[in-house]
Amino acid sequence: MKRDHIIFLIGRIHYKAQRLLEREMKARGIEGLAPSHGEILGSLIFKGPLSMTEIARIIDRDKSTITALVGKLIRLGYVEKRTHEGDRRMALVAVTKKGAALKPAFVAIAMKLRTLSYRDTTDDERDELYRLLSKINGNL
Amino acid sequence: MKRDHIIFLIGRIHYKAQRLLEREMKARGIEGLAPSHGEILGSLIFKGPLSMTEIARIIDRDKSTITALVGKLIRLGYVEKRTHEGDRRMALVAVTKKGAALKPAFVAIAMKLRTLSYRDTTDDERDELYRLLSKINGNL
DNA sequence: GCCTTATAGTTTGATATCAAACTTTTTATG
DNA sequence: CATAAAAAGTTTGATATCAAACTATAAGGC
Repeated sequence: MKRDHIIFLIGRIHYKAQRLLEREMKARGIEGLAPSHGEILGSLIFKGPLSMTEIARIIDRDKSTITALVGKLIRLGYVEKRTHEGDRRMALVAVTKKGAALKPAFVAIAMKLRTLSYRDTTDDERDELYRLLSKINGNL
Repeated sequence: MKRDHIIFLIGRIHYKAQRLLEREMKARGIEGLAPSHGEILGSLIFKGPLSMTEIARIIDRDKSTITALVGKLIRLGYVEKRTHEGDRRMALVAVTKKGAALKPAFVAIAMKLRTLSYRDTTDDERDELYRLLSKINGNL
């Protein structure tokens, strides 16, 4: 079989998913944001306030990148940043009301991506795919 | 937005694979190149001369991005660009001797990535993973 | 043969991203 | 304690990337 190109396949899927996320956000009036901003907003909406380092770990970017991304989200009014009480090195980032209001849109977009990508697959196949991808992820 | 969605997993795998490629290229003296440059070089080495548009399609980037990437590869002496005879709009990009000399390194890196990511998986699992990912890719 | 449309590629401007150097605060160690 | 090491963020500089506007060539319709 042609299993040589799995990483290549993964690259293409990743790229397409990112494009879809951008389109869907735009279609819901969440304009001017890259998928990375969406990942941050989604993390904050569903997990609550996070430090810069935690965000960096979750979305897998350099912390200096997070500085820039969160800066933009602050300028747009979606999130706010406060100094952590107890450890003044840390900054805690949390969604504002405007940011929290995006939750339904994020749920809808996640659902759409999920439905679309999983079209014509059985539950067993989904489980197996997830299991195998987890293994690959652990191997790297 | 469930963070254990496969698209999220795929994003992480993609990211890790890119990092690994960068490290491995660097370790073999192919310095100052991003994975995208590696993708272009690999395509040219294994498929032969390609036009800018073909490269853009293969590595899934905007054509203006290809202009910049190929420009760097030219500056570094790995590839050269000629006007296509017959259709003077097109440019044909081909590896130089210096570029062709990278073939063994690319083969080794591809092998390493493959071996590492597929560790502890059976042939059947690999086939199944490839089949499922192809389906997802088609769905998007 | 023209003129319109399509195609190949580049240029320009903006943004995401990383890495390295740096600042500030906290923790560890002798 | 005092000082060194670690950790959290930011700044700076470089590069990859995209989108839109542009140039140049080719193809098609009348």
